[in-house]
Amino acid sequence: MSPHKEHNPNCCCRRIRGHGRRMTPARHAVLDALSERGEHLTAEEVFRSAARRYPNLGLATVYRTLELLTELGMVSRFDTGDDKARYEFADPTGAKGHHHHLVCTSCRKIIDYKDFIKEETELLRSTEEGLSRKYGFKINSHVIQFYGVCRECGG
Amino acid sequence: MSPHKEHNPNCCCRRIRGHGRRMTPARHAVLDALSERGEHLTAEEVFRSAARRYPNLGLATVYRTLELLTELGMVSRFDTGDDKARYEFADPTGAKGHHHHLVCTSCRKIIDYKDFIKEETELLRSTEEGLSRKYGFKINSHVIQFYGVCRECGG
DNA sequence: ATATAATTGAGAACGATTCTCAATAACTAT
DNA sequence: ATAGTTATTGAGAATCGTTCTCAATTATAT
Repeated sequence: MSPHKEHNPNCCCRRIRGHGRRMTPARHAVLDALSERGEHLTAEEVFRSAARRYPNLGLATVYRTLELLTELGMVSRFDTGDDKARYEFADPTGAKGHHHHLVCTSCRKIIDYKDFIKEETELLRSTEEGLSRKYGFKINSHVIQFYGVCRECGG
Repeated sequence: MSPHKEHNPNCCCRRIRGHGRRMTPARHAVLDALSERGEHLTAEEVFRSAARRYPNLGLATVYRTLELLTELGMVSRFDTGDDKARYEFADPTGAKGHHHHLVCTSCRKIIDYKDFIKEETELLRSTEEGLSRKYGFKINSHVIQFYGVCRECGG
């Protein structure tokens, strides 16, 4: 009944409550949907999935919940060029791990790229550090996306 | 009268015509605006700037032109999380050079980051190559963005 | 100069997202 | 447990960036 537990056992609720917010069935349904359905989901997809469990759910609530989770750093939101925001759990240390995206500009397919090797990770880390120093920026997250044409589309 | 010349002398028009498209004052105005106003412009900003020179210009034409230029690879389009597409010349070899963006999630300021050193460039290149091989993806472009809080906003 | 097809401007239409508001329900202090 | 306070909700309207429609215009090849 709580498949999102696997993501951060009893952490989601706690983190939500910790900010003076309340835990509700609607939010639970959204968390479940995010957990079950995997990566790069649109709000609409989250809504359809979550509404199966909690039919009374409204689309606006899904948007509100996704916004809240994003603010709390539990979810990351990104664009892939098709004018729909995408959401997924932001769990760099979780089962899914930190990853980036390959976007096919032809069929819009998104492939998760998790093969960053040690040097790459290290480079990113030091780059972020350098940017931080040079521009006085406190960097919280980054987005790396590759655009191209996938095998099936003739890449 | 043709400030965008500096970007790729007599290249823009040629490239547009080369695809069976026509060179028009409206498109010229958009090219000029992109050239004058610099990086990460919204369609609205391009419109306002271009309309100063060519008052008859319509917003839809700006969108159409930006779409065309993007298709031709002359302009790159990207998002920074505020639900407005941004456009700028895509001239990795030009004066401005290839760069990435630092986005302040507080004041929405965008800082261009052009300090990729040789190793970084090399790493990106080999990463793209590896992705290409592994997934059969033909990679055409990539987006790297860092999100955080700028100095002025308390970074 | 002419013909042909691309391009245009204006406004309507679209779609993702946000807002409004009265009703509901989670949490807190009792 | 209970009641009170206040966040949250669902539904639909509203917003706003972007795209579409269409008749009029105009760049280009001949």
